[in-house]
Amino acid sequence: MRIEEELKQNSFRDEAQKAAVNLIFTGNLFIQNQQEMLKPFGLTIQQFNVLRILKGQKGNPITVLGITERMLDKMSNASRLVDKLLEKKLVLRRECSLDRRAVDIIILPEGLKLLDKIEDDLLVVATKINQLGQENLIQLNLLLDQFRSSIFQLK
Amino acid sequence: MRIEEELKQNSFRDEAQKAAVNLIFTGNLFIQNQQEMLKPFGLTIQQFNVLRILKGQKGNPITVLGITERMLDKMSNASRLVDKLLEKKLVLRRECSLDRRAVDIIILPEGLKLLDKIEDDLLVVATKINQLGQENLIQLNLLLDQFRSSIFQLK
DNA sequence: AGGTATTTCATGTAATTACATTTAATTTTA
DNA sequence: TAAAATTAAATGTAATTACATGAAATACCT
Repeated sequence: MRIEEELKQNSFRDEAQKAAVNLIFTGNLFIQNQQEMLKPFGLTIQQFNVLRILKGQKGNPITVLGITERMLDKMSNASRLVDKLLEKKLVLRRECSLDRRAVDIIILPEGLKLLDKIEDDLLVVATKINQLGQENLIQLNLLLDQFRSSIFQLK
Repeated sequence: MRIEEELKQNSFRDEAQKAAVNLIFTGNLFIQNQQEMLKPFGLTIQQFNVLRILKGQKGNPITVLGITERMLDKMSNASRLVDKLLEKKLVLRRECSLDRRAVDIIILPEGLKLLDKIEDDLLVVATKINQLGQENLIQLNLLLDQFRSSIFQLK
């Protein structure tokens, strides 16, 4: 279904405005979808992403700032997200030895186990997306990268 | 900057996962940007979108449900968003004559005036996005549409 | 070294969102 | 037509987010 039908809007000023609306709408829809998928596991999408970042560290600790730099939504509060993961006993928090302002976070085996359990559902989604075809996905990634640089160029 | 550099993540499992992450990240960044742009006008992006929907009605009333169907984020509460716009005296709310359960919302001249004031800033953004080129934008819209249908196909 | 600025994380708060429930009106069904 | 089901909007609430501020440690500067 084209974006015009999805939003019952039969015209956009130009292709740029349509792309902007389409980007936000499609992103929101996908986030909604992910959130739904994660609900049975008791994780929000933000918590899930933090867990994935920690897993990506392959056992090495990472500071709260390091997590923030890697998060998809820079606005959300990594400190409090880590709190939630601590409550669930999925991660460990300890003072950084090199810089006592910083705090090292490490994923616990329970956290890795939970990610593993989610992996199956994640693969289903990935399979669906892959139906777009490698070529198209590469193109989409390229266009999204270009979209960002067009928006955030100076001037 | 490619998504790998933006998120300091040097590899993704596959192009599909990268696209999913890229979509959410780019969408969030753009929302952030829009929010920043709207702040001086005292509107959130949600309120702004409702105003645009109302303007799109060209003087005809639209119900709260109609607004919801056209919103980019279906999760947010149109009823309360309209409340906020009422407080700012940008819209009018009145009982729908055809169905007394429903409520008609109409944009006021003040609302249209505010949208006009925002228009300039909006054009700047549109111009930047248009630098991607017509071809690329059409392609991006197509890919986003396809992304949605790939995700939400049954099974 | 001592003072200032900056960095890192935590926290207070007001607003917003997600989700469930309620109320009133309309539609469907028996 | 009366009862049941559904629909539209509003509202209660707990959790989350946005934003500002605070506290502690480190870096910078003269």
